[in-house]
Amino acid sequence: MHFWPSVVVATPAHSGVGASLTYRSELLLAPGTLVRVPLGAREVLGVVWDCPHEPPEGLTEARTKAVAGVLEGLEPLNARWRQLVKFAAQYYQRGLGEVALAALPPQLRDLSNVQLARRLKRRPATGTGDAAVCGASPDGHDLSVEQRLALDALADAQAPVLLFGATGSGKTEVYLRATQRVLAAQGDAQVLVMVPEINLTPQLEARFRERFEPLCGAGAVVCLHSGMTPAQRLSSWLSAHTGQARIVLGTRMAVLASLPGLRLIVVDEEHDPSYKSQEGARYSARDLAVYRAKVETQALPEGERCLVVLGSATPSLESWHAADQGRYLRLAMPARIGGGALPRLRLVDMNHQPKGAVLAPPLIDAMAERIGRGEQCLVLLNRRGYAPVLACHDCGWKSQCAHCSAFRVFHKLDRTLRCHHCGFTERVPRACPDCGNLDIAPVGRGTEQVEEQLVSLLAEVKRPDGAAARVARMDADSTRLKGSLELQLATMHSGEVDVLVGTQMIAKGHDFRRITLVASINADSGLFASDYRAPERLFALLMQAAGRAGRDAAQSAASEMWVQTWYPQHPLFASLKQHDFPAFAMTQLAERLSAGMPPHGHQALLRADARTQQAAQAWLNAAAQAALGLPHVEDVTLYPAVPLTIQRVANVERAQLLVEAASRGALQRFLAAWQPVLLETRSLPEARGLIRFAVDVDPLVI
DNA sequence: AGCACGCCGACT
DNA sequence: GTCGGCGTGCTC
Repeated sequence: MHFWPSVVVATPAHSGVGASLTYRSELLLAPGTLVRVPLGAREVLGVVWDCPHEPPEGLTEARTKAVAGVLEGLEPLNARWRQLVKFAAQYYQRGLGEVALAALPPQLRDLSNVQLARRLKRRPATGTGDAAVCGASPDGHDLSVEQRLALDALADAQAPVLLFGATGSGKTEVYLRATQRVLAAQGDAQVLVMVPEINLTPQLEARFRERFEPLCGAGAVVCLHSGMTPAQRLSSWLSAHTGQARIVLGTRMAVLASLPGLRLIVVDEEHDPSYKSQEGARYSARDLAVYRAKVETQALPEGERCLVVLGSATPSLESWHAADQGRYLRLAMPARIGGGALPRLRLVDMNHQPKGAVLAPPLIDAMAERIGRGEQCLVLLNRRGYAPVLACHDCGWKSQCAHCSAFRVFHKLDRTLRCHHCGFTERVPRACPDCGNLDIAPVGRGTEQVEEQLVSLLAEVKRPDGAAARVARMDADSTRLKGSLELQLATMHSGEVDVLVGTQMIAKGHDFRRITLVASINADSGLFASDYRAPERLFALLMQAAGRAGRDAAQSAASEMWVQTWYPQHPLFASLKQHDFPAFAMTQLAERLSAGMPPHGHQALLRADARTQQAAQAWLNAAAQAALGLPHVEDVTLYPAVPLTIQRVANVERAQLLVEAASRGALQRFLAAWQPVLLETRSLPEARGLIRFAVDVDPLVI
């Protein structure tokens, strides 16, 4: 007697292997069981999807291999998890196995049953029913009126909740209380909390541990993100899967963790583009969170549900629109805790500043005054390095990357030219490589240069204790080494540093108490970018940055957000000045409506990487040609292939083709029909030179 | 994706 | 004469 389990393994959709492979087994294997199976010359991890008594048509015993082994002691992945994975694979046009296996910790693959047993023994068995109920349900003590109202509304919410809370309005406390209520109600309930960046997990982890470890015991809070070691990830994943972990904090990958008791999902800073994966299966963790909550709720008894909360001070227009339509429940918390005001917006018209000034004199004066009072300043600039380009004034040579269609950035500190796309790094040449002229100079500015300028401009400025003002820089370069981020944050918190210069990483989440002035010095790039989402991102960035200032209510009245711009009359700034996100969202949504752009229309991209730009475009256009006879093609618009903004990276030419549809369903139906055709197109003569292709559904950048 | 098999250049 | 380059092709 044999069974014929169909198993999903980590083969990408374009590999030509169907959704699952059929093996033989002596045992009936429950769907969701983790198995080791032979695949070609190796043995891989797989997930049982189905286990029929009869082999599928056309498969004989000779053409199948036997399952090599079962990962013992692990509960099968449940039906809700499998449905989530299936949906994600379908919606984002990827292989089932690729999505399923990407959701599992890589170390699970090369763990023997003995090793696995040892790992599992260190934690209590699942389903014993003795999981601690985490304290009593919280009362509304110590909460603001808005927080209490939001929590009450959460308790009854039947739809996804959009928590529209100003920076400093106490969203985190709402998450904590909502978590506490869910955990208190059920001994096996679990909560998933997502943040956009790894950097933001430590401080959130600290708050959750402080609150819940006394109630639920050590090991109740675990993290799940790509910055962890393989062993840590395995440990966290097992904790989540066995139910021992009650709270999982993580980045977008955490949305696919196995959480058998899931009752609440929080997506903090839900507007953040980091939630959209940019390689592999390009899923949106925010959208999957909404879907996951729905699936979990459907499996629960009548009257119970898994709640999803999307929190932001500047929600994505997609979520805002969903709330406008009543699909999401919008809860607003406009006031800052302690009654503090949001900082006043100060626009600096760069047309009226000295020619060539990087930092306007009034801004420098304002910063000096703050430093003199013992307050801190934050200066935001979205460019790492000293200058984005190095150029020869004589012959026009520029620091072009040899492998990419981009300039290498001049890093003065280590005297290198670095390509931020492929990593190609060289020492700065002494003279122009083309004409030998010694007069090569930086063009434009980055964080290193602004730091340097601030040091000299503030050289005479004294702090209240008589010491000289201190400037520091924080960006991906200064925080590369392990622990240096924490170190830099600590010097900022202790007040050692008076002015912090950095990229957008300093605008996100960090709770600096003594900052009273925030300045953005090159905001204009977001005003006129060809990317239609640029204004949305700029508004979010500036609001978020402004939120860093005046978190101490006593100082908030005097706190300011300075923006240097050549276009002070731009309507975006009018909304920003009023801190009026709803007004901004309304105008943006109206513009999107008239252009049929998301969220009013739906998009997908077909991307191609090839040896030459011509090959990439030729294949894309052939793919569009091949789509013409397909069903549902009349419901979509296919645009001609175009090169990406940065068309060559690491000697690979990139092009893409936009697909638009009026509805999500129409787009999905067409893409499903197109997928097999795309695979066939690979063998066409037009596919010569094609390296790989991928479909990006709901792309963020087009 | 891996990992094989397969056919052409510089090394022991 | 072999080691190895990475171009096609398959994985139940």
